Amino acid sequence: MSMVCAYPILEQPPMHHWLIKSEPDVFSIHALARAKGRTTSWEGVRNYQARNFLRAMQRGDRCLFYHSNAAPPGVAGVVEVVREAYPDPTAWDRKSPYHDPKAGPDNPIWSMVNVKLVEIFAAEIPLDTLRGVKSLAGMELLRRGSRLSVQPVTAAQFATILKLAS
DNA sequence: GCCAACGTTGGC
DNA sequence: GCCAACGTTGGC
Repeated sequence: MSMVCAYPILEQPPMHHWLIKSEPDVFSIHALARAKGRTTSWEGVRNYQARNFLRAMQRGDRCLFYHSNAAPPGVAGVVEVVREAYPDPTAWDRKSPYHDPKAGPDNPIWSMVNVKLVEIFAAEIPLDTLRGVKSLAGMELLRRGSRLSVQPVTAAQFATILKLAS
């Protein structure tokens, strides 16, 4: 007799999708592949809007890993949120490039999540390619002057980019 | 290296 | 609360 789940899981929180940027010279998706557990803390976000998006992330959410300041810039793969937002201790580390004199253990100000590698695309999808895809026209990434390093992506945009990568 | 666009700071 | 000055981001 096979076990049938009588109560299919219908109450999962809605899955959200995101895009997170990293300069590959600082931390690339390949560095993530070499990291312990293929997992890293996503420290160093120092913009309030980006921080608030970090805080909205839920375990299991998927993020596009974007290489900024690269030649060419583009989406390099996918990661998954494995730990939800918690204080970013680099903010009160005087030796950290992300040091913020206003922050301290009693006033963390900044948050980070942990992400785990899901997939490195066989070929990065260059920014230029994304600009040519009509259905992605509304992406925050493509907006003129956009600099947000953590940004939401719609499920449709996410699916479109996965398809481009396949 | 350039520079446009943006966010933050701080004088007023 | 305004806004000029400044520092940063990130494409090119």
